[in-house]
Amino acid sequence: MNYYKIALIASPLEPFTYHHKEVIDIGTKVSVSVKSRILDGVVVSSCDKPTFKTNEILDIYEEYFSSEEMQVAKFISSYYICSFGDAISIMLPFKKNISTKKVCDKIVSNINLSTNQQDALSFLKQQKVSLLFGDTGSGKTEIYMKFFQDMINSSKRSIFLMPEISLTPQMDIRLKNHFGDKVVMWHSKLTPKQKQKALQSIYDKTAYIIAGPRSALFLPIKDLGLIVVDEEHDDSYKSSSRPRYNARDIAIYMGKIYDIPVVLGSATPSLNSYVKFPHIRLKGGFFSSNKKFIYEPCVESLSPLVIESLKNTIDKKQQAIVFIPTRANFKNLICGDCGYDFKCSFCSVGMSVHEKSRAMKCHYCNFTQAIPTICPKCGGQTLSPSRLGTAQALKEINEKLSFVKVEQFDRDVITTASKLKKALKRFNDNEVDILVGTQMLSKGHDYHGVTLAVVLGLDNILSMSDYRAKEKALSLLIQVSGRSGRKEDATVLVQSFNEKFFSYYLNNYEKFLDDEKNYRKELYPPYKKFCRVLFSHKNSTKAKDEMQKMRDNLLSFSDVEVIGFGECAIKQVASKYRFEILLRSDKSTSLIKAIQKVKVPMAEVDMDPIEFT
DNA sequence: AGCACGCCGACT
DNA sequence: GTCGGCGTGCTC
Repeated sequence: MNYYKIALIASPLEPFTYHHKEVIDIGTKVSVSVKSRILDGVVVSSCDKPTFKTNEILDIYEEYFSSEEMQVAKFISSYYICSFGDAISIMLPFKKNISTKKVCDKIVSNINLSTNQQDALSFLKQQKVSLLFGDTGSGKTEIYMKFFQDMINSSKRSIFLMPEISLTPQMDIRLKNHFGDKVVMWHSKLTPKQKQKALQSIYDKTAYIIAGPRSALFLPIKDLGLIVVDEEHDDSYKSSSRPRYNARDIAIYMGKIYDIPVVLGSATPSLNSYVKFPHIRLKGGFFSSNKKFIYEPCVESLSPLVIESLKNTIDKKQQAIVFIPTRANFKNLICGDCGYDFKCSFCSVGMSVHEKSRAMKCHYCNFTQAIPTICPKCGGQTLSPSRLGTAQALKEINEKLSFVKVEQFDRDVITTASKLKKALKRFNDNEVDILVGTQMLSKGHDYHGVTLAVVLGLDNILSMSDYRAKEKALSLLIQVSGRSGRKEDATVLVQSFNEKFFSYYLNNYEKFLDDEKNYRKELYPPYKKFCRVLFSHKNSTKAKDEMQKMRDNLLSFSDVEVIGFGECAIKQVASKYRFEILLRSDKSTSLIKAIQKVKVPMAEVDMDPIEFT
């Protein structure tokens, strides 16, 4: 009889032992019974007959996780401190006995790179991990495409990672025009049928370029030759649920495992990547035109200056985008008489006012209630909303400039890929004059007629208690302003009390990164490693006790510093009370060792955290 | 006594 | 994570 340790897929438990009369390879997907339920698992190792009685492995699938996938899962489970079953759950297995279709590999190159682009490409090819630090419009995509092309010509597959919301129709068209059905777009909004089709082309090896958000990293791709991480600074590469991995960092690890190059690309690279990897700078660009920045020192609002600027732009038959980092009409509702703040009943956050659905919604747990007319505390009738959102801006622009066509561009409205496509088409066909949107506006979309970008609410980002606040605010402004002036000269109107900061670094992100190095040294990543440990429970005392117990045990590790502990900034989400410990160390291995020794079951580990709410 | 609910520990 | 065992407390 053969005995095996089986990790249960998506289970937080450590592997269990089962037996089977046949010899089974490591990595094979199997099914086993656990507490009278049948679950899927993966063979992680063979072992001796244990002292306890074991169950039989019920079924051996024709699916397996490759040795590389197993190695990556092992890395994820140790670095992000989760079970192997949780780590492997983000990957899709390979299938046995798939007949690979014979297709003509080679395609004729018609990508013509400029000398600068060629130099950049040969630089990228010389490095294991490299950073392509290229301004908006400097032609990063062509460089990637040429690299993909070269991979195809040596029969290698490439992964092209991008943030979820920059799966743009434009990128899709651009890749498909050149590479045809050698490109596969993979994302969460695919229908089951589309998913099946995409997977099939990966299995039978007709797919050469697999493009998608972080989940595209874990598809069963054979003959992998290159990974490109576009917009590498983007926070959406970090998963916000267990395992809390960062796809950019896993891509780099995979580069080592597969011994293939990894290219990180951005117009505003993270300080992390800028410090760690060799970079090549591509300045200016094909679209470069003069941009005038105007600062209005005020709290975000559709001020007379904003309205006037919008009007002038539309009068000239040009287009504008308005960026606001907030959805809904307003983020908060407060009683003008007693100061009562309308909070979610289940979370310690304000209820957002959504006038269109005549409701207040919690953006954390989706709790919805009617918009009140009187204060439940004092009966007062002067309820004053605050923090302007996209829906309200849309409404006010419509009221003040009745002749213009405005559309909202955020995830309340753009819910599907086809809605995104249609909205962009209407805008680029000049059926729409102004787009009002959130971060979604800044993601690589090509708006060719925009000559005015209005940027509101940046100070809210800049003033967040987050060591990356400056990096976030500045890169956002650069990304949004990069959406304007692709053909003609443009104006960027920024509402901020921090003109000095923004104008100083706006045209020199490198200078910002170099100055930021000094600010981060000795204190913050990438020079120090951070880890946040979360405790969440319906019973507040219980969560707090667990947190304190773990904190006490952590104090004995001299190479790990407890730099904060207590209630989370948002102390309650979905009826669960939240506590945290924030840890710092010179080395991630010190953090991992310490946490593994004293971890309690309730603790959720967030290595290299980027969210501090 | 009988049952509903919620807490807590086990799961190979 | 999810299931089931068991204790608490409410109801008939």
